[in-house]
Amino acid sequence: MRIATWNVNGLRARLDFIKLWLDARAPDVVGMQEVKVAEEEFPFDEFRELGYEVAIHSQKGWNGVGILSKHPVRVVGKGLPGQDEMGARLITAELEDLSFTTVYVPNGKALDHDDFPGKLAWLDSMASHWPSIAAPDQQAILCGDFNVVPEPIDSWRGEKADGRIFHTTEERRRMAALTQTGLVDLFRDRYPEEQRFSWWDYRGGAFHRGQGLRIDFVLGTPAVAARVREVTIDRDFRKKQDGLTASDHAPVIVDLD
DNA sequence: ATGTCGGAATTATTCCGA
Repeated sequence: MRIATWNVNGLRARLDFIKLWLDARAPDVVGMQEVKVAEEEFPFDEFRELGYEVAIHSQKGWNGVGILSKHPVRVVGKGLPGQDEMGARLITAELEDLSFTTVYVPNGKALDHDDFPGKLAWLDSMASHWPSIAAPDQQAILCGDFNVVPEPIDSWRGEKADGRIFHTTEERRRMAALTQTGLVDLFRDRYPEEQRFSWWDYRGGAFHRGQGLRIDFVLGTPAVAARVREVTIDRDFRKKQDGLTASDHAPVIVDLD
């Protein structure tokens, strides 16, 4: 079973690019973030024609998450308690025996911006709500764009970025709280020493300069971690394809036995 | 190089968010 997470940065603008990627990688399940499209304008048929069921929690213009699945999906949750004003950022579905949640964590904008404490509160809500989404002994996945760099190795600036937004102790402590509920960062578990990024700023030639961050994760319960065959950050699809512009995030792919 | 994108508001340009 091939699972992926991908911040597509605008599903309508990315549609042809996404189709190229689906054709090339043939994932079974994809968690998408920043679809940026109202639910009534979502191109469901484009994906159904490719054999994917679609589940979304979205809104006009900004944010929005969705799940593509070749297996039947049952939506069991959208959003976090008390966090609706932060936008459409979480959806949970059940696929056969797997609980699959994808999230788009608030960016926070800047340390002195009102959105930063909102980001921390959202992460607190995520961690406290997670046990009601999935039990520790269950097959469950929590994937998405977390907008947090967990460790210095996950930033192109290394320790020099400590304390900047995405790299603060407050954000890192909350990511750690999430993994301490029993979730495993599947990439880091498989590759303890590798520096691999999942996001590069569009500006300043950051991609070609190697100036990236690893902020997109597939977290899994131990029952899922035991099934991992491979974890790949699909860097090729951060590049232009057939003249089509890429998202600023690369997909992260996990192959399970 | 504060250097690029996507989308909204509003009508080809400016603003916002990332």
